Amino acid sequence: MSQPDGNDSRGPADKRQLILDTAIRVFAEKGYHGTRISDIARDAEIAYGLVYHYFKNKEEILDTIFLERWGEFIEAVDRIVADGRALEARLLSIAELILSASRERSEWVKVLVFEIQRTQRFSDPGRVRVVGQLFRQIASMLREAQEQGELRDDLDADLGSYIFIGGLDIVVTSRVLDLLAVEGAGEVDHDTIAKTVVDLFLNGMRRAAASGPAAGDQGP
Amino acid sequence: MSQPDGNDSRGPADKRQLILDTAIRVFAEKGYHGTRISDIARDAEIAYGLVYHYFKNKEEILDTIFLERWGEFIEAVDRIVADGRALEARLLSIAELILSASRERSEWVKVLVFEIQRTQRFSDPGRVRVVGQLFRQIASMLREAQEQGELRDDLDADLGSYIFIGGLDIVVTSRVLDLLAVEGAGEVDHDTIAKTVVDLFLNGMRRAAASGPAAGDQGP
Amino acid sequence: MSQPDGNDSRGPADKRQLILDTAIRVFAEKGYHGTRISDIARDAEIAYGLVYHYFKNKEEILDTIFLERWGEFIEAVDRIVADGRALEARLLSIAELILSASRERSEWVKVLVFEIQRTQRFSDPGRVRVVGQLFRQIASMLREAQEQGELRDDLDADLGSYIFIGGLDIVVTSRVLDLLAVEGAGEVDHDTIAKTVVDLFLNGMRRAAASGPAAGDQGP
Amino acid sequence: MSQPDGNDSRGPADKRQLILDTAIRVFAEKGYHGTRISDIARDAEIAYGLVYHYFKNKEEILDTIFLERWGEFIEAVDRIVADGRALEARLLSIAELILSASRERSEWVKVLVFEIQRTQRFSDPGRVRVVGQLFRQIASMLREAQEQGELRDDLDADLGSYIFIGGLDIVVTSRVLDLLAVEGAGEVDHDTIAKTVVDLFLNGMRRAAASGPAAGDQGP
DNA sequence: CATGAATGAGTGTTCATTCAT
DNA sequence: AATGAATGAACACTCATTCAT
Repeated sequence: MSQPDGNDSRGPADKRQLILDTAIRVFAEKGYHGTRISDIARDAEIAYGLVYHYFKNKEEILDTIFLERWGEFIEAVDRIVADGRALEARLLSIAELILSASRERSEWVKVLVFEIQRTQRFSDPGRVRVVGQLFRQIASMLREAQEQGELRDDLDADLGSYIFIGGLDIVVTSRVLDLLAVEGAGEVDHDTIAKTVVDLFLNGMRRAAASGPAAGDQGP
Repeated sequence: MSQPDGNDSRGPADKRQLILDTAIRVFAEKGYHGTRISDIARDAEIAYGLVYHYFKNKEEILDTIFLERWGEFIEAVDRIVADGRALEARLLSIAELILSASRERSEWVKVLVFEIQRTQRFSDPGRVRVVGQLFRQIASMLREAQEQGELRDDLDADLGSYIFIGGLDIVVTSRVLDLLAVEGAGEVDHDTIAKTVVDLFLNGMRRAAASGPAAGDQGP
Repeated sequence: MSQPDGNDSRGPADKRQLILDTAIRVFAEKGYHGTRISDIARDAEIAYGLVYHYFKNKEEILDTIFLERWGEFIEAVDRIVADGRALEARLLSIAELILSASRERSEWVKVLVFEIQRTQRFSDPGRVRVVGQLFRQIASMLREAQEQGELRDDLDADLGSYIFIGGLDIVVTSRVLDLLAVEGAGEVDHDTIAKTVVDLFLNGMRRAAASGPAAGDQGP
Repeated sequence: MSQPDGNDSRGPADKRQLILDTAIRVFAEKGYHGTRISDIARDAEIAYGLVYHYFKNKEEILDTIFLERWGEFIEAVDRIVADGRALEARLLSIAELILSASRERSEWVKVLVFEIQRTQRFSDPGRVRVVGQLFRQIASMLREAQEQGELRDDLDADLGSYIFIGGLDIVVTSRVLDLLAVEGAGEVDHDTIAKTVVDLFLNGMRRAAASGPAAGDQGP
């Protein structure tokens, strides 16, 4: 009753947050459809009906998780995009942000990756637009770099943003699915992955013909 | 027997296939959880119970779709990997295969993208392994190219395969989500996308420094 | 709370008991397999789903009826066995208990006789053991009487307990089946039956001959 | 195809009997409600639909089993009742018949004991009457013995028949339920059981008082 | 006779949501 | 704000029965 960080004894308004946190955990574990409201209530150690005091229905819980967490994420990306550093540094930061999110806050990433969009897939254009925001941020960053001659301008910036995010995304997904760990070398740490993705994105995989020591200084 | 493509009047053993085809369509439209067995039966114009004559339960329908369709897909990739052409040509073919599948057989790709793996997420290692097969094919192709000096060998081939597929995958997903169409230029045809992905993958996006006419001849 | 025996207006926790009472009635009437959960709900005038609030499934309702009612019964027999009276008096009491149960609480006896054990017949050794308890009670009472010279000790006490209970059991069953009423004399009251069973059990059916070498000529 | 006693290659009309025999086995194993027509068809190695050539429906299979087997049984009892031997010998024969049926043809006895009557319990007076036939046979035999002064006439013959059959019946049931085997002495052979039941029925369990060394010479 | 595909009504169970307290 | 009993629509799955061949 007095423990400051128990699930009990929170301030009255914290219950909402408690439900949200619990829901993320349970959704990550059982999936949205596999989660019953009672699961959330039991895990949060609150009464069944209380969930409905704070949320209209199950869907709204998912919506809220999505909006709040994705919003924080987009803001973080925004800060990176606008921080004035070189393109490569910013791409690297974004890659690291995405990958570290997948590790440190893996639970809501799972929920994001697996549950969001599926529920009412095409029915909520608002949600689709919010997701697209990430791509637009990257794309505009790329376009800017193209205009300054920093990047090839024969490749479409929008597509570029998709491919960049896509490369990261599948790494995240694979980790979630435990696909990546199959490699001989065991775990690959995510700093290395971030560097590789950005490197590959910027310098390509083809052996730099005659001159290109593009990634040479990075060594094996 | 007379109307070759009507749902009616098929040969007796075609019913199983009819159910499968219908299920793909309905799953694509409503999602796995949103689909009732009765939806499939009604759409296929067969009796409810017949579905259970051919499949143990709803899950088995999804499994079958996955196994059969993904199997065909993997075989097609296998043929490309082994066709003896240059790496770039093969990557291009694979990219085109993936992208065209997403257009021409978009329904089952939707089912693949949205429903598979997510249903019993981590519970079926067999399914995970089958999916991993695609990555292993690409990775071994890349590794071979690295050994022959065709590709940089300072980048991990496994990660490379993930990034390549990831770039394509998100494009596919985006199309399914109607995200890509948001661009000003409307639709981007998938040949261009395939070329861009492979180009970016092989040559990178960074403007070839001093000399780098890497993608120069491709110019707009 | 005001109408003490109406189905309505009970205290909140009585709902469980209400379901149980209703289930006994409906099972007795239609049999376990013939009873739908909706029948119970309708008869109890409660919502369908409430049944599942109190019981895991249909089978658990039957189990609960069995355990609770049979338990009460066994306790009553225990009290008689231990009450210190003469053997004959105790047997008579047990017979009367069994017979009166079949009349006054005929519904759950029907359920016991017809449904229990048969549902998952040999699968629940626990249930079998509980039923066996009745036989063991009687048998130990008989054995004790044999040791004290009150009963013949050339007859097996276990078998004796079976035969005693069996004689009563079939009378009960027959009444349930309305077999017994077929006699010319109409109904035989159960006091008479109890006396007859005990008499026959203790003294046999053979005319007590002059000196009673009744079974003497039967030799080994 | 040519094996004379395989399930295959029977004369065409034997199929009916094959279905019946199989049904007894499967009903005994899974119970009437737990048995699907397909179980019978698979076990009998015949086509699903063929069952419906020979029997109107599932119920009719059970009815047929009951009528045919019970009929044979009643005839056997009839022959014993009328064979002119002493009462005790006839009772012993009947007891042995019942007990050996429960051992040698235990499957249909199980079906009889557990399934018959339950299905449409009180709805078929015909079936009830056929079962009552056994009791009436015994009762008339007892009544005759009473009239000839062989048996006490202060006990009701009808009740006597119930008690006699009941004693045997519960032994049979107990064996089916594996209750009886719990005794220390392991299995009790059914000849002994038959003798004990008849002995108890005729002479009672009470130690023959003063004079009656009724069973005294029978010693342990 | 024989086959087994086809039918569809029936029902146990789940669970999101409401509501009285 | 908090509780958890109460509600009932929804749906997967079963299986006896029919029927075309």
